[in-house]
Amino acid sequence: MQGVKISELTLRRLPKYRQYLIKLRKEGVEYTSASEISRVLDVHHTQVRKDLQATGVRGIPKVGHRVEDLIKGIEEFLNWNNTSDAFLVGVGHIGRALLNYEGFGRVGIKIVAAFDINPEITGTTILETPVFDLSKLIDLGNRLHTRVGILTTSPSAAQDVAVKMVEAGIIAIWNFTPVKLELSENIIVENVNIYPSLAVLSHRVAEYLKK
Amino acid sequence: MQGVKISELTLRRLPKYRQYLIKLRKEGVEYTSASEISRVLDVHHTQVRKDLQATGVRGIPKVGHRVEDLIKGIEEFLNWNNTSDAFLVGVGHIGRALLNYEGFGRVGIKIVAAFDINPEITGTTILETPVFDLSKLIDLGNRLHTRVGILTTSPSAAQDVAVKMVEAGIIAIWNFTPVKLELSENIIVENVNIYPSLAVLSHRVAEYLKK
DNA sequence: TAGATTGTTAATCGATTAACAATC
DNA sequence: TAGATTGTTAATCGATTAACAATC
Repeated sequence: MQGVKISELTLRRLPKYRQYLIKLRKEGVEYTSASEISRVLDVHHTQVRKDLQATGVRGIPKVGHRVEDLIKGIEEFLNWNNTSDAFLVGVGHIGRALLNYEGFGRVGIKIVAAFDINPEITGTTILETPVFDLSKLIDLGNRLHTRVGILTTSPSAAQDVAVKMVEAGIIAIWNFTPVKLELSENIIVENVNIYPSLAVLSHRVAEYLKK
Repeated sequence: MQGVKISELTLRRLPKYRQYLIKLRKEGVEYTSASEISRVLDVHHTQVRKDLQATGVRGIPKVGHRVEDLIKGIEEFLNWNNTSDAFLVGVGHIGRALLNYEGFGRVGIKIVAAFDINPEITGTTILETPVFDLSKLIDLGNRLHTRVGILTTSPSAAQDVAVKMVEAGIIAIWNFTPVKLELSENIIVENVNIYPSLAVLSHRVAEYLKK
């Protein structure tokens, strides 16, 4: 893996393998093979091998991979075994959905504080996470050295809040708003958007209806 | 466009162009060019041209494209100008977030009914959308000829509900659960998942911290 | 041993980018 | 006219798939 650039497409496929492997583990299966993963998930077997190799795991010819090692290998590669503290800004419906999601611990994310401007929400707690007024963001960020920001505000507030996040010391923003953030080059921005997926769905439905 | 296969990557980029064009329209801009879109959105200008051509719109050399025509062209191509009635099953946090989203009308989706099994929720209305008991799904689907299903249940219920959706006459499922649905080949399934995006984010953060 | 698997190298395929002619 | 743009064809690049040697 040293020096070899990991393609984003490979990174995006890894969680899918992990999910299937976790299902196998739950069923008590100890070993599996790239060929089997390939069959079940409809991914070409050579691609499964290449993707897994990117994470640095090694299999045993004729035997396959230990499920446990494979899960660990993927999680270590994605750094999901280390917890990153995160701030969430914007306690609307999406923000609330994320705050109530209990699975983040297993993927290396811990939301340590949420922020909003609505006085009816600030001061409350959502599933152990305290909600502060937005004005506390910069101070708290600098004190806690939080590096990840989850942006779930309204589109109109997104850019301003993103700038504040950066001032608070955040280096990576998981952006759930449809806004293209304009920030310094070295800030990591990862956008989550439902429209690309809807475009594919709509187009396929339209084709289906045409026939 | 006839006979030319549209790549999924092109489909997924179209909403991005549309969003920028809508911003231009709001600002009163009448004309734009592939070159300008390219600059602003950081997409290669040839790629913008190819993507737009896939939708069938034609520009005017030296002038560019009428913003209004471009928006219309993209929306017609994606069939977002026609409304598809949709059912939503699973009124948890994500389901609620989607039910409260007011922008679906503009992208061809109308959620006409929601379903859940929790008696505290069934019988209520969320932003005009009535919530029924899940047992009503098949009957209502057959009466209303609803074709799109939005799946926002718990993972454990996902497969069963998906099967019920198909029995109710649904041909396309927008799947917000992490479950790989096993359905007949001709059912359109489009998965929305935050993990691929988180994998990219985590990996980049890990690389950043290493330096 | 034969079969099943890994892992690597080569070939193919498709998407992106470059080059350029056409034009209002 | 010169410049800016569209739209097309060719070249490049990168991702996927095929072929195959190595091995427990």
